[in-house]
Parts: sequence; structure tokens; C-alpha cells
Amino acid sequence: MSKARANKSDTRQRIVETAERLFYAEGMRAVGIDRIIAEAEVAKMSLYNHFPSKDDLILAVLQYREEKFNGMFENLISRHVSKGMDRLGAFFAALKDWFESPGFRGCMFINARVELADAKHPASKFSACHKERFHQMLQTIIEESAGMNSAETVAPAISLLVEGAIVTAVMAQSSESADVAREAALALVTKTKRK
Amino acid sequence: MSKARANKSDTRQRIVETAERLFYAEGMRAVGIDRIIAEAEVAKMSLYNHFPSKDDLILAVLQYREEKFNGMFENLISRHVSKGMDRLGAFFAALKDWFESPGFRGCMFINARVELADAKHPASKFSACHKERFHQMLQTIIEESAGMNSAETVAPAISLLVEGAIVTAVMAQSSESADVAREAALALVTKTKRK
DNA sequence: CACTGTGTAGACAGGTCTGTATATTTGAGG
DNA sequence: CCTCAAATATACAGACCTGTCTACACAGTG
Repeated sequence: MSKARANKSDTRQRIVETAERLFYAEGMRAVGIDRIIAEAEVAKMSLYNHFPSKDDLILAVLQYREEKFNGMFENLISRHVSKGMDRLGAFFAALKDWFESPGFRGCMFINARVELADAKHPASKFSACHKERFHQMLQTIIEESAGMNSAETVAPAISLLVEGAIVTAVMAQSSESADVAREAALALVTKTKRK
Repeated sequence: MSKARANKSDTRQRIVETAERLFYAEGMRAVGIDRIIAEAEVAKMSLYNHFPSKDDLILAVLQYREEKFNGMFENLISRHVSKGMDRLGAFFAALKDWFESPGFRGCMFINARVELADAKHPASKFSACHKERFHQMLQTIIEESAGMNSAETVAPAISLLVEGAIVTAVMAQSSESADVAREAALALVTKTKRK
């Protein structure tokens, strides 16, 4: 009693959540297994029973991160939408919220791709796929503001603006790139519509 | 004789160039000192005589990288300019050339910032400064195509497009983001001029 | 010639890393 | 109550990492 032993397998979940937090904050190469099990309060063998290797854990962490990030981001967007903002404006407002959130250190999937270096690593491939899904989500939002046809032409450019804003927010340690991206995106949308 | 002993200190230069090549290709955490001295054909003590620690070497490598990159990029731009292209168009053509160059793995300064994680690390600070200088250089080019006044307003947006194109080129392993960025940049310039 | 500065070769210390092995404890279901 | 799956604690192997130390080779200069 009282030791609050892990019931069934929230152990796995605790490992993934702890690793996600540490990997995002300090990088996947910088954080070792011993550190993860210490902070997750889990035995090393428990980790290796759930994940054959650190690479497997990394992949699982990114999968978890995608779900968590999507949920968080949709949440931020709806909050702005419910205040009367259109969805594209709400997207950029959410982007800025994210940049200003404590512990912000850029896009974890970009970071993973950079840190792992190897494009063939499963986690690199997953990160590339995440970006495709993210840009698809953004395109859907753009369609509401720009219409189906013009969205197809401006969406790739706006995706670049967003990726650039993320990177620049990290490099310059400032969230103002979100505003620059929003203004440019709106300019592109109105220009395309007018055509 | 004949061993082709290092005359004076091209030793230091050989260390920096080797480290730059390895760091860019595989990451600064992934490449160890032993690997660098082996490929540079240099004794470990020679390295530690020139650089007190690996962090110092990293900083020196980034300084070297900036000069090398600037030279390479200016070179690519002039080649396109001499074929009759305007400087802004030449910039994006050079960007695409870079993306398609063998061994391309994104912006080394972004990569350094991501890998080091610590914003206060000297190499992180240097990387942030490099980005400022790079964007300033880009703004100067934009001024030629858009005029002084409108350049000030569009340059930050075009910088985001360029950063986004770099990241996307890595993630998608494709150079087409350079074309998307160019088209969007031209659209922003013409729209701003018209106003 | 002797001195000095630079590079070389290689061993080594001390830490950290991933992953394994072992032996034990715990809790839930039949 | 007994069994079995899952978690625990801990030690350990073997690799790799940064950085130091020592002893030596060589070239140029006074």
C-alpha cells in the first residue's frame, strides 16, 4: 500500500511524457536514459521493456508530441475563433501564443530532424510526414479565407512563412515574426483573390 | 623528411575545415574530438593547443563557416547576375543552387542553435547575429528591386520566406521551396510597389 | 650548437552513454 | 491461495567522450 505503485501501464505513458518534456527542452542527444528514468521515477528495465532502444523511444515521443501539439494548437485557434476572429487570423494568433509560451524552443520535429542528421532515421521520416500533415491542415484553414482555388496557390507560400516564423522566433528569441508572417500571409491572400 | 610536416600553422586551419565539414554533415554532438583529429591528421594536443575546449572550436568553426558561406553565396549570386538576372531573382536562384548542392543539410547556424539548445552558448549567440547579418544583406538586395521605402516593409517577410524555404528544403528533401519562396517574394514586392 | 616553439604519438583519467543481466517485489485474476 | 505479468533495484559490460599528461621529433633562430 501507499507506495502508489504503477497500476497497469501508466508506466509507459509516464516515460513518454517525461522524455518528451526533456527532449524538447534539452535535445534528444543531450538527455540520457538515466536522466529519463530518474525523472519519470521508473526502473531502467521498465523503459527497455516498453522500448527496445532509445531510437524507438524517440519515435514514440514524436508520435505523442504530434497528438499533444495538434490538440494544443486547435485549442488555441478555437479560443481566438470564439472571440470573433476568422480562422486564418486565429491561426497566426495561436502561432504567436505558442511562441510566447514558457519553454518554447521551436518545432520539435525540425529539431529532431536536425539532431538526428540521418534522413533515413524513422524519426526523421515521421517528422517529414508531420510537416506534410501540418501544411495540409494549414491549407484547409486558408481555403476558408481564400477559397478553394486560390488556396492551392498561396498555401505553399504561407507554409514557408509559418516555418520561417518558427525558426526566426527561436533564433531572435522573439514572437514578432508571427506578426510579420500574418501580415504577409494576408497580403498574399488578398492579392491572389483580386487576380 | 618527406613526412610533409605541417609548416607553421596551417594545422589550425586544417582542424577548422575538417571540423566544419564533419559538424555540418553529422552534427556537432555526434562528431567527437577523436574523429576530427583522425580526419585532419593532427595530434590531439595540437587541437587543444589551438582551442581550449570543444566549445571554442565550435565557435571558431561557425566563424569560418560564415565567411565561407558568404563567399560561396555571393559567388552564386554574381554568376546569375552576369547572366542578366536582377539581384533579387539571382538571390533565389542561388538559394536553389545551394539547396541542390551535394551534402546540403540546411543552415548550419540554425542547426547549431538547435543542437546546443542553450541560447546563452557563445555559438548560439553568434548564430543569432549571423542571421541578423544575413537578413541585412538580403534587405540590401531587396532595396535594389523594390526601392528603399518598400524594402523596409517587405524585407522581414521575405526573410521569413527564405528561412522557411531552407527548413522546408531539409524536411522535404527538395529544392522546390526555393521557387515557392521566389514567387511569393516577387508578389509581395510588386504589391508593395503598387500601393 | 643550444634554445624555443610547434607538432606528434599514444597512454590515461574520469565521466557518461546505451543496453543487459539478475534477483526481488508487487498486484490482479483465476 | 497461487500464478503470472509487470515493475523495481542494482550492478555491470563495453563503448565513447572530453581533456590531460608525458616523451619525443623537428625546424628555425640566435
